Amino acid sequence: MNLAWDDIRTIGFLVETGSLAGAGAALGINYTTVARRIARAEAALGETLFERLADGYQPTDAARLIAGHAEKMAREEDQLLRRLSARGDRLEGPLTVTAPQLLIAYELAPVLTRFSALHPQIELTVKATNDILDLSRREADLAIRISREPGDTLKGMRLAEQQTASFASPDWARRIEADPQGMIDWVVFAAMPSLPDIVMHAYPGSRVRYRFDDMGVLLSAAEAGLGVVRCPMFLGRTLPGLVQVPLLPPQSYAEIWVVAHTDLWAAPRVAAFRDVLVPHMRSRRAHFVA
Amino acid sequence: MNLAWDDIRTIGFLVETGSLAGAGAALGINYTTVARRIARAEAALGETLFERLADGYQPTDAARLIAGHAEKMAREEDQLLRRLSARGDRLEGPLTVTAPQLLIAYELAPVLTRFSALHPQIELTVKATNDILDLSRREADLAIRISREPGDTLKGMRLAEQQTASFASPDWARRIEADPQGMIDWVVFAAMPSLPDIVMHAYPGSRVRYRFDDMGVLLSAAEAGLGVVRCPMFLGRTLPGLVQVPLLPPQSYAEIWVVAHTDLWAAPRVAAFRDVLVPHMRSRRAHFVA
DNA sequence: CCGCAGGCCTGCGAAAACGCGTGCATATGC
DNA sequence: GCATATGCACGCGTTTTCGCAGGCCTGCGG
Repeated sequence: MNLAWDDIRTIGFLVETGSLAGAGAALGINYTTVARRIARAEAALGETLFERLADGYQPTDAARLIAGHAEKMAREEDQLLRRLSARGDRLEGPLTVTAPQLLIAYELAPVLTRFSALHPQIELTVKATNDILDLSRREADLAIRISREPGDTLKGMRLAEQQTASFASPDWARRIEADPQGMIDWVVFAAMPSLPDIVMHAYPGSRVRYRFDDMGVLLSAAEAGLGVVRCPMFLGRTLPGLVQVPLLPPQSYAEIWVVAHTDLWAAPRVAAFRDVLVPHMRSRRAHFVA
Repeated sequence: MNLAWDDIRTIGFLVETGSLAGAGAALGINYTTVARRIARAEAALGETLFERLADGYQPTDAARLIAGHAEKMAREEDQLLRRLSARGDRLEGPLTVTAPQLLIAYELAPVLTRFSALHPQIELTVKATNDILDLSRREADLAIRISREPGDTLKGMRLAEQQTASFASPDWARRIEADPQGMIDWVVFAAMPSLPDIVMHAYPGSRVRYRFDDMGVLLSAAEAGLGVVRCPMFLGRTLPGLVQVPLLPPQSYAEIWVVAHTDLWAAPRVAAFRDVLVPHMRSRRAHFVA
C-alpha cells in the first residue's frame, strides 16, 4: 500500500474539477494520464476512489479524504515555492504582477515600461484582471488593488486615496451648463441599483439611460455621448473624451494598495518593482483626488 | 519552474540520508533514479540543489529549504495513510504490531496465535524490537511497550503493573540458601552502574561477575549458572532454568502498556487485536507481580 | 604500494508512462 | 428526430523513466 505523491496531487485535482478533462487541463497533462493515475492509485490502495458516472468521476469518501490532505500538501508546496522564489539576491527571473485593466491601461503603463527598462533580466508577466487573484497560491507575486484591505496573510502599502466624480462628453457638459434642470442621461454600472439621492434631489431630470457590466465599455459609452458617468477621478481626467460635470461632488472611493504575500514582500524582484511603482504613484497622488 | 511532488519527496530523502544510495534504498528505488530526479529538479528550478563532493551529495540552502517542506508534506501523508487505513469496517488487510522481543517470546505468543486464528483475513506483521518505533510515521499500527508513558499523540491503556526480583539457577539458589553471606556472583545489564545498595548491605559477598548488553543473553547466562540476575517477575518465573532467590525483594518496575496513534486506536483491526490482547493480559496480571 | 569499499557517472536495453486518435454513451438543443 | 457537445474507454505508437552493469575516483588499511 504505497501512494505516489504525484498521484495524491492528481486525486486532489480530480476531486476539485470533477472531470478527467478538467483535472488534466489543470495539471497540464492529457486526461488519459489522469485516468491511468487514478487507476494506479486505486490498485495501490485496493479501494475504489471514484464512481464512473455518465457525467464524470464522482469521488468516494476515500477520495475526498485524500483530496483534503492533498490540499494541505499543496499549501505546503505553495509556501515552499514562494520561499524559493524569494531567495536569491539577483534581479532576474520571472515576476508576475496583477492589477485592474483600467488602472494598467491609463495609469500604470509607464511604470511597466520603466521597470522593464531598468531590469531587462526580469521576465515580467502582467495579469490584467479585476479578479482578486490568490497570492497565496502564487497566481501572482504582487498585486495592485483597489480596495481598503490588503488581505489576510498579505503585506500591503497604500499608494493613493481616491475620489469619484461625474464626467461626460463636452457636448453633455455644455447642455448641463445651459439647462441644469433639464433631462440628463446617465450610464451606470450594472450592479448599481439607482442614482444617488443627492443627484436625484439636485438634478431631478436625471435618469438611468444605459447599464453596462464592464467599466471599460461604460466609459466608452460616456465618451460617445450616451450620458453622464460616475467614475474615479483619474479615469475621468485621463480619458480624452470626458470632462468633469458638477452633478456629483467628489466622493471618497476605495484606496489603491500594493500588496504581496509576506514571504515575497521583501524579495528583491518584488522590492524592485515597488521601487518604481511607489515613487510614480506618490508623484501622482493629486491626480486621484479633487 | 514546476516541481514534481515526487521530486520534492526525493530531495527530502537525499538531504536526510546524505547519499544517493541511502536515499534510493529508503525510497525503494535505484540510486541512479535518485540522481536523475535531482538533476531534473535542478533543471526545473534553475538552481543547484546539491554539491557533488567525494563523500556524497551535500545539500545547498535551497535543498535544505525544500527538505523542510518535504518533511511537513510527509507528515501530512502519514496522517492521510493512517486515516485511510482506519477507514473501512472489514476485518482484513495488513496490521503491524510491535513489542519487545522477550515479551513476545515469553508472554505474547499465545495472543498472536489466537488473533491469527480469529482473523485469518488480517495479514499480521510483528516487529519484535526494543526500539521505540514511530507510530506517527506508521512504522507500526499498535505497540506494546514497557514504559509508563503512552507517548505524545498516542492513545494508550495500561495492561499490567510489573515488579522485578532476583533469579538464579537452582544450583545458585541452593548455594545462597546454604551460605547467604558467602560470595555471590551477579550478571547485570551493561547499562547498570553497580548493584543496588540494599543488596550490598544485606549480602556483602555480592559482586558483579558479567555484564551483557542484551537482556536475552543476560538471562541465558543466568540460566547457565553464571550468576544471579535481576529481571521482571514474568521472565524469571517463565524461564525453566531460573528460580527466585531472596536477595532482592520485589521492586516496582515499568508498567506494560498498549498504545496506538489516536487516528488508529478505534480502527477495527486495531480494536480486534486489543480484544484478544487485553483479556489475556488481564487474566495474567498476577504473573507480573509478586 | 596495492587491494578494497563506498560513492558516483555513463550508456544501454527494458519497462512504464504518456499523448493522440477513434469510438461509444449520455445529455442538450434546434 | 437528428445534430452537437461533453465525458470517458480503449488501443497504438512514441517518449520518458527506470534498473542494471561497467568503469572512475577517493580514502583507508594491510
